Amino acid sequence: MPSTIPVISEAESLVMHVLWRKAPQTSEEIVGALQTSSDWHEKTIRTLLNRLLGKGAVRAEKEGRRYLYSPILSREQWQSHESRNLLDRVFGGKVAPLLVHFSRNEKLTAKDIAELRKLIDAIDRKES
Amino acid sequence: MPSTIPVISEAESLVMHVLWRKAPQTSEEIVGALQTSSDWHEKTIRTLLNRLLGKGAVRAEKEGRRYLYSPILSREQWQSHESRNLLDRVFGGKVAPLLVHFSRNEKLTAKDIAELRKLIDAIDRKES
DNA sequence: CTACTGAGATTACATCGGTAATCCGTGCTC
DNA sequence: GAGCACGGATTACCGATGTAATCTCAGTAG
Repeated sequence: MPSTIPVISEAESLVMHVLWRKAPQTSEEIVGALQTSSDWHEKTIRTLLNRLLGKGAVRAEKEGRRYLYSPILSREQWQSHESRNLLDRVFGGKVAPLLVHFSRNEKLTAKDIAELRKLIDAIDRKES
Repeated sequence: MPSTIPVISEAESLVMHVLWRKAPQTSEEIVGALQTSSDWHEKTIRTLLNRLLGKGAVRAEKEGRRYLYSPILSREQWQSHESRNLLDRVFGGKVAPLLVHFSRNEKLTAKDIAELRKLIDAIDRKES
């Protein structure tokens, strides 16, 4: 857990996704994964990986003459951070308008709704 | 309603907020409002206003020798846009994880919860 | 008429992010 | 041993963004 959450750019986040799915990985694997899902040049991917290292979002351990890369920043931390950010920037920090927005504008599946209802009940019970 | 939603930077969004609260306004009013809530230089604020004009996010009508500025992009459009963005970038486009995240990690007031419950019921009824 | 002022237009400049290309060092290939 | 290949490090370049300063021109004050 990094004490300060580093800022991850959008391109960088795609690299993180690869590492969140599986870690550690060599740069070669990472490059491979991203080349099938994007049209980035190998050099580009290495640059992103390096920037992530610099930011402390990933860690590299020497394995022989190569490095093995692993995420330091977890996906959950990142999601939390980004969500907080949206909440503050766009909804003035208030949760309700955001939830209302999503409920209104995004089609929720029955499953989503059930899930949500369960959550609310849980919170509700805990709170009283 | 602009057909293409312009990208609003964070600094620019603060200018938009001033206009969303009240419009139209002269640049002087806008500058005044932002100088009390930020430490931006007047020049900075005018630059931002100009960039917003260039992006088509605000409109300026001549009033005598001055302009009166109004938003073209609505707050709701912008919120929608930014939310969609977060959803896609961070939660893989799926609403449920996002809602779960917010429900878990953000303290919801009783009012929030009530509001949410109402919404869910409404959606639920509509859907069946 | 003349100089000054204030709003808007233009220009500036550093940093970040997207997207690479180049450089460097060390094993592998003959 | 001489050169090549490959991973990693360094450097590059452009547009966007944050943050202004300068330029211009039309009124206003004398």
